Formats: sequence, structure tokens, C-alpha cells
Amino acid sequence: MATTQDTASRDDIRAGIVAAATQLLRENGANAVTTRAVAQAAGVQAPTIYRLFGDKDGLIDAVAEHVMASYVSGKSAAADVTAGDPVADLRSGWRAHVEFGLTNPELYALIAARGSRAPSPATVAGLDVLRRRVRRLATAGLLRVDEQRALLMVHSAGNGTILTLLGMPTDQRDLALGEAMLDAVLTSILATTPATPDTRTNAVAVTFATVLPDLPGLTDAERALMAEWLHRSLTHPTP
Amino acid sequence: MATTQDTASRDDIRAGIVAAATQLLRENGANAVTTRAVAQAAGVQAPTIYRLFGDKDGLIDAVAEHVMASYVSGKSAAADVTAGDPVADLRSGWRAHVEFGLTNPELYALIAARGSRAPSPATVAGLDVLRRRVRRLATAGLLRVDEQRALLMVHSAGNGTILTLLGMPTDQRDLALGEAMLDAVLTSILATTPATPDTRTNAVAVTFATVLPDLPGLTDAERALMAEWLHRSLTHPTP
DNA sequence: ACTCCCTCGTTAACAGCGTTACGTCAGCGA
DNA sequence: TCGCTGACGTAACGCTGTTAACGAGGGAGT
Repeated sequence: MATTQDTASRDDIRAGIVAAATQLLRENGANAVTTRAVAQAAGVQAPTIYRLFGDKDGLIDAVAEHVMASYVSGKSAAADVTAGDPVADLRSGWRAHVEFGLTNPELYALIAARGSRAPSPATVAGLDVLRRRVRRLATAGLLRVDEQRALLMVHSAGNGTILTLLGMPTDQRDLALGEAMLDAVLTSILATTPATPDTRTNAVAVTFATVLPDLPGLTDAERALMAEWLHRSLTHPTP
Repeated sequence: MATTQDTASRDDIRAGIVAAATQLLRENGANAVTTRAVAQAAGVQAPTIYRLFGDKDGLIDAVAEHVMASYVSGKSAAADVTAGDPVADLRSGWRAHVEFGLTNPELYALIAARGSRAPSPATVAGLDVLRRRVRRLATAGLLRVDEQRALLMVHSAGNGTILTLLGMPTDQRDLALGEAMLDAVLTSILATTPATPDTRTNAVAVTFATVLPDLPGLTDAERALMAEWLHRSLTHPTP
């Protein structure tokens, strides 16, 4: 048995394979992650992967866990202690989740969009931390709906938001969509409504935007500029 | 050119291949949809698929369009005329979407969860009908947020909800999750808030549910029964 | 110290996948 | 009737995930 002094211990080899697969996934997409390519990139033989991970899905799971671990350890790890405001904790967790999805598009699409197969360990781990955060809301008496319902709603909203953002070109992404979705869910979930913004002004503005293209007496440039400003005003996060 | 009297016209062959692929997808999962299997099931040779669909993705797209078309034609086609209440129309469209996703799990997971590839024609078609419905809300002065923002929110919520429901066992699905998510999004989107239910009662009940497992002096069966009743009460749709 | 056994790395192969090149034959236009 | 275009069927290519078989190497037992 390789004690410690081998050129590369079993864990080292494992880590090297995971690193190679991660790099391949990030730089060349999911289709480039093939057992042979990973083995060659890691400097091992193909069957080694099967001895260490059992399966290609096992490799993917290990990659997901590794990327998630290095991501959370790369963050400042603040506010993880259960000290702060439960709502603020959920918010920061949500932001981290969205940011993670946008930072690792290939990986996220790979693990979050499994058909009817069993969810990946990374997915259930993420669900667990989300469950803890929702649990804190419940024990604080802040929830208006069933705890399980709240969990599913936050999870669905987050997953859907990330997939929607990933599905559109980088420069067209509505980065405030995440905040808006979280606000929507929180408003329906929390007992204490977190202050909804004004209504009449925005409604009128939105209605006006729909008739803008038919407005006579304006140049196209003027109309485009007005549309852009309207969009910016309506998209602006209300403090 | 095959006029009409051939044993099978080009369109017939096409339809047969699509039907075979659809059946294979529904009955044996996405992995069973292989060019050879489809060709054999349809009674044609493998290259025929490439002559008619160009690609395996083309086949999948054709299957998606066919299933969607037969689904909407199978529905009673009610309320599609732009007559009714815009909000009610959005609701019925949402319900149809969720029902479609739950009825065709394999297909939905296949087309809704593409990584960074271009979205399928079926997806953009669905987005277009959703866009029209949201547009009607905007022109009626009912939107509180940007039209595009509203579109993305409804789409994200629907997609996330369906994927969440598909990811859990059939008998554990919270079928009211769809309604709850739509209500959440609508509350954040519409200028006219659609009546939020009571707050204090539910908040107390949810809090109580979290301490239920630690409640002394009760049998496990009693606790389980109480938990079930609480869950049902909190999950019950508020009229 | 020698031998045996057991574990591991390596090679090669298998079955299947998406996809395509090529010879052949039918049916249409001239 | 001749020529041609276009579809058909076969067979193959390169690739995938996965595994069986073989040979070498080192630790354990006597």
C-alpha cells in the first residue's frame, strides 16, 4: 500500500483527476469532459478513473463537490455563523448561489438540470444549507407559509433564475432579476412584508413604454433613448 | 417526386419518425432515443433521419414541436382568444405550462435544461406566447415593473417550479407549489395586489410546527398526526 | 532468503453512439 | 428512349463509456 512517500498518493491522484476534469469543463465545455481526455490531461490511464470514481457520474459529482468547496472557501466566509438577521442570511446565501451559478455555467447546467435521475450530492448539499436557512426563518416566527413550501419556493425561484440568466447572452443579462425574484418570494413567504414600492407611478410608466414605439413626431433615435431611460428607471433597484 | 400515392410520402415518413422518437422518449427515457433505435422503430434506415432532420438535435426539436402541438390541440383550446381578463389568461397559461411539464418529464428536461446552447424552437415559441400574455398586462396598465422584467420573472418561476417538481418523487410533489409561485410573482409584478392572506395565524402555526418534534408528553404517532394536519392546513389553498 | 500471493497499472478490446461516404437503383424530363 | 437527379441501403469512421485480461511489482509467511 502506498503509505505517504509515493510519487503521488491515492488522494493526490484523485485530486489531480478532479482538477483536470474541472479545467476541461470550464475551458472546453461539458462535451470535452470525456474519460479519455480527462485521463490524458491528468496523466493517468482511463481505467484509473473507474477505480477511483466508479463511474463517470461519480467523477462529475466529485468535480461538483470540489468546485463548490473551493468556491465557498474562496468567499470571505462571512455571515455563516448563525448570528445575523435570518432574512439577511437568506439574502446573502441567495446572492452567493446566483453568483456561483453564473460563475460556473457548464457545471451548473450539468448538475442542476438532471432529468429524473437522482440529484447530485452537490445539489442535496446546497438544498441542506438552504433548508437550514429557511428553518431559521421558521423558528423566528417569520414564515407565513409551510416551511417545506417556503423551501421549495426559494429553491425553485433560484434555480429558475439562474437557468434563465444562463440561457441569455452575457451582455443582455438582467442582473437585478435575482434580487427581484428573491423579493417576490420573500413577500409571499414572510410574515412581515418588506415594504413594496410605489405602484401608480411605475404602472403608468410601464404602460407608457408599450405605446412608445407608436408615438408620432419623434425620431427613432429619440424613441430608442426614451425606451432606454424608461427601462433603466424601471429596472433600477428601489432603495 | 413522390406525388401522393407513394406507400409513404415524405411527410408521412417524417411524421412516423417523429412519432417513433416520441414514443421511445416517453416510454424508455431520453437515453433510449438513439438514431438507430428511432430508425428501427420507425422502419427506416438511420441516414434517413439525417436527410429529413439534418441532425439529432433537429429530431429532438421536431419531437418537441410535435408534442407541444398535439398537447395544445388536445386541450379544449379555451380562453386563447384575447378576450378574457389578462391576469386570468396568464394564470391559465401558467397552469397549462406546468401541466405540460409534468406530463412530459423527459421531453421537458431535455429542452428546458440546455446548457449554453441556443434554445430550442419549442422554447422560443413558448416564450413568445408568454411574451404576448405579459404584453397584454402591460398595455392594460397592470404591470408595476418593466415588461421584460416581468417576462423573465414569470419564465424563471415557471421553469424553476417545473424542474423542482420533476426532481422529486411523484407522490411527494407539492402540487400547489405552482399556484404559490405564480401568486408570489404576480404580487411583485402587478400594480393591483391580489389580496394576501392572513399573516399572524399562519406565522404562529409555522413556528409551532418547528417546535412540534420536541414537544414532550406526546407519542410519536400523535406528533406525526399533528404535523400532518399542520402541513395540510398550511398547504391548503386559501380561497 | 526465498517463494507465494495479492494488488495495481497497462493494454487492448467490446458494444454502442452520432454521423457520413459511396455504390445502386428508381423515376422524371427531354 | 436516353440521361440525369435524387433517394435508398450498406458499410464504415471516429468517438464514447466501460471492462476483461494480462503482466509486473512488492509485502507476507515460512
